[in-house]
Order: sequence, then C-alpha cells, then structure tokens
Amino acid sequence: MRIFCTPHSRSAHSSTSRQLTNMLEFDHSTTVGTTLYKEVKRRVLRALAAGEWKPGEAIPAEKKLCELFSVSIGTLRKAIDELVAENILIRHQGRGTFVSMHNREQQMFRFFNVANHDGTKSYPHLELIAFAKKKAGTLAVQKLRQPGSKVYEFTNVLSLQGAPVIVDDITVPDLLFVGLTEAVLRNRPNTLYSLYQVRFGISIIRIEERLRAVSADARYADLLHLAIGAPLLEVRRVAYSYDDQPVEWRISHINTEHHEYMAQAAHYS
Amino acid sequence: MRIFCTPHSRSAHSSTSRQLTNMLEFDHSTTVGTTLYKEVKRRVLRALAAGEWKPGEAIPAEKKLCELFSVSIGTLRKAIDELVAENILIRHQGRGTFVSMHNREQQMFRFFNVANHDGTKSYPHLELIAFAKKKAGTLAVQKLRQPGSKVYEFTNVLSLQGAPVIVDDITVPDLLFVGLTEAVLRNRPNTLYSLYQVRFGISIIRIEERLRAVSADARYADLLHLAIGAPLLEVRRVAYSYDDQPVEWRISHINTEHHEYMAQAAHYS
DNA sequence: AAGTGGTCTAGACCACTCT
DNA sequence: GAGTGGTCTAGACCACTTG
Repeated sequence: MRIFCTPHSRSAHSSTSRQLTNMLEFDHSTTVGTTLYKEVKRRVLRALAAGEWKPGEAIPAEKKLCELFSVSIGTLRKAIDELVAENILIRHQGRGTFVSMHNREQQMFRFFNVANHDGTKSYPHLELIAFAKKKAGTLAVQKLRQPGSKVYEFTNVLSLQGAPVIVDDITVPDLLFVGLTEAVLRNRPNTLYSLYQVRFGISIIRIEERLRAVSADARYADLLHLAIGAPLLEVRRVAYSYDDQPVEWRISHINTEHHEYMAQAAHYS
Repeated sequence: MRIFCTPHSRSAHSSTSRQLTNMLEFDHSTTVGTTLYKEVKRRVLRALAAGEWKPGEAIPAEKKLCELFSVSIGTLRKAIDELVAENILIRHQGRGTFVSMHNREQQMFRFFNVANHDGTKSYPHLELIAFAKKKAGTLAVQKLRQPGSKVYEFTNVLSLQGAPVIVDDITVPDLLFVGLTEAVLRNRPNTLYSLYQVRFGISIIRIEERLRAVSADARYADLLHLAIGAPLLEVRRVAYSYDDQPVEWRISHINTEHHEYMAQAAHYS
C-alpha cells in the first residue's frame, strides 16, 4: 500500500520540512498557512538572500532540487514558476535556471519608465552632482524603516539627447552600503541597480512609485534649464529587495516636455 | 503498451485539436508554435470573446473541461492558471471557476490609480459635463485603430472629499458602443468599465498609460478650481479588451496637490 | 454526500544546449 | 550523448462549498 504525503496536514508536513533544515536556519515565524511548494519557494528565496547562489549563476538542476527538497518535479516546478514570474530567476531551456541579474541590456530599462513621445527609450547620460553622508531625515527614516541610522545621499542628473531631463535625489542606508564613495558611484560601468547588486549584494526586486505634478523651484529650474514654475513630474520611489526590505528611497523630478512616464496595468491591482 | 500523446509533433497534435472544432471555428492562422495548454487557453479565450460564458457565470468544472478538450487535468490547469493570472477568470475553491466581472467592490479600484497621500483610496463622486457624437479626430483614430469611423466623446469630472480632482476626457468608437446616450452614462450604478461590460459586452483587460506634467489651461483651471498655470498630472490612457483590441482612449487631468498617482513595477518590464 | 478547485506524485517524452 | 528545462499524463488525496 502506498503512503501519501499529506501536504495540508501540519504534522506530516513539518516532518518533511525538517529534512531541509541543514540548508539554512529554520524559521518558524514565517511558517503559517503554508503548502509544500510555498515552503520550497521560501527556501530558495532564503538561499538567494543568504548569497548561497549568486546573481548570474545557475542554481542546481530541477532534478537535483527535487532530491534536495524531497519533492516531486511538479511541486518543485510550481515553486520555481512563481520565482520566474517574479523575475527573480530566469530559465533557459537546455542550459539551466539562473539567478536574475540587473546589468544585462534587457534588464537595463526594467525600472526606467521614462520614454520619448513615440514610446522608444534611450540610454541616459549621467552626471553625479552631489554626494554626502548624513543623519537620516524623518522622511527617509520612515521610508527605509531604519530609525536613527545614517544614510548616503546623492544626486544624479540624467540627460537624454544631450539635454538634462531628470534629477534623481537618492537616499540609501549606510549600513547596507558599507564603503560607498563618490568614486564608486562615478566609476560604475552599468546601471545603479547593477552596482547595488555586484558591489553590495543587494538585488532590487520591486519598486513602488507615487507620482505628482509640481512646479519647478529654483534648484530644479537651474538643473533642468527651465523657467521657475515650469511643470515637473515628481516621482517618489521606494525600492525593495528580497524580503520586501526597503533599500533605496529616491525622489525624481522629470521634465516631461519631450518625454513621458510609461505605466501599465493588467494583472491584479 | 501505452501510446503517448506527442504534444510537440504537429501531426499528432492537430489530430487532438480537431476533436475540439465543434466548439468554435477552427482558426489555423493563430496555430503557430503552439503547445497543448496554449491551445486550450486560446479555445477558452475564444469562447469568452464569443460570449459563450458570460461575466459572472461559472465555466464548466475542470474535469468537464478535461473531457471537452481531451487533455489531462495538469494541462487544463496550466491553461486556466494563466487566465487566472491575467485576471480573466477567477477561481473559488469548492464553488467553481468564474468569468471575471468589473462591477465588484474589489475590482472597483483596479484601474483607478489615484490615492490620498497616505495611500488610501476613496470613492470618487462623478459628474458628466459633456457628451457628443462626432467624427473621430486623428489622435483618436490612431489610438483606437478605427479609421474613418465616428466616436462618442464625453467628459467626467471626479470629486474626492467634495473637491473636483480629476477631469476625464473619454473617447470610444460608436461601432462598439451602439446605443450609448447621455442618460445611459448618468444612470449607471457602478463603474464605467462595468457599464462597458454589462451593457456593451466589452471587458477591459489591460490599460496602457503615459504620464506628463502640464500647466492648467483656462478650461482645467475652471473645472478644477485652480489658477491658470497650476501644475497638473496628464494621463493618456488606451484601454484594451480581450484580443488586445483598443476600445477606449482617454485623457485625464489630475490635481495632485492632495492626491497621488500610484504605480508599481515588479514583474517583467 | 456530492461536487468543486488545490496540491502533489512519479514518471514519460520532447526540445534545446553544450561538449 | 549527456544534461537541462518544457510539456504532458493519470490519478491520488485534500480543503472547501453547497445541498
């Protein structure tokens, strides 16, 4: 007679879970209302957050993971499916499954929503115009959930087709970005988020943005070569890493005279 | 000896497909690079577009669909999975799988991205201030891909907490909205998109929006009780139905002094 | 109790990639 | 050819809903 695994029963399930403990610390706090494939997903995420598999590297083959987690191929694939859908892993048929990187051409524009009026996107030219380490302001503390800590604050001006279009005022917690300097920011070869990943091991998974229309004050008018009072698109962004941990807070001001912010909505709210 | 279905071989596959032809016309034009579950998904979509199963109704049980399409439960579920992920179907454990509706409370805010500064959303009060049938302008023709046709144009003013905040200038093709009148727009009980669905059989599946900051002209200043030149968020939206067919083109102007436009990005660009 | 969707299994064969 | 992910099967048991 066959003995079936009873995935919805906590007792039978936790015994399965225990076998996986050697991989990473077992954390009971997040083990509520779980199913086998969710549990597998959580393990993979934890391994990623711990740097067990690094961006660009392949993770073990599906069959290997089935043995490692003691689940069937169907269950394993359902877990991986979700991670692929969330852009955390990338599958290449015949090659393997890889941890997503941010420095690839195609990923370049993932979180860069500014386009020309015809919908095409161009590479921005970038200039760092300010850099400082200071105590976090109340707004930054709130957004980054890092009370009482210090932060790095720096400002980039992005130009498209030779004209300045965007001013980014960026704040990151110093505890996560140990060793960040002006030189590091100037010498990076790729995008800012690829620098975060390669240099500091921080992967940006998700962003939330709030948009408003404002009038240019003296500073923005100067930086963007506009008249004071000209309409600007203000974008306030919080960028999140694997555990929904906020790691960057930025305010962008965009001259939308010749460019647009592109948004889409299809899947759930 | 067992005979396996060879899903990737066209000859074996098309014989399977033929069995389904009684349901709807077989269309060879879209049968390229297909897999079994994609084919099943396409059949379901076609049935939905044909009105075979209507919004709010349950579609046949998974086991029934397995027999109908002659596929296994795993394949059937993979097809339905994608339709659920795209918000076209909704599954309720123990009850059935239903065609998505737009008039439910929870769906109310799906395409309504304007929120208070604290992130909460409120029901807008709505006033119809203009309605006309006219020849489509060049911009509307381009966005709606309906050359030479007539359109309905109407304008709504949306108020939040008693103050006017948004002006929506909306254009829809008359061929799809036969019988649209001012009275129909005034007497609708739910959202505009639920009216589209219930009254005209048009389901909005996806929207694309482009955002800019502009200065209020005399019309918007008047409607939104602002000074001329005040910064406004301009949102240009195209709304799409099942076959990626554009069915609505609207330009919104939003006073973001006390409200924000919320955007998110996580899944693929 | 009957019917529905949700999860899981164990294994098959296919298409693709790399060596 | 060996190894990878991609698709598909046939059936099991579970949790939930409704009569």
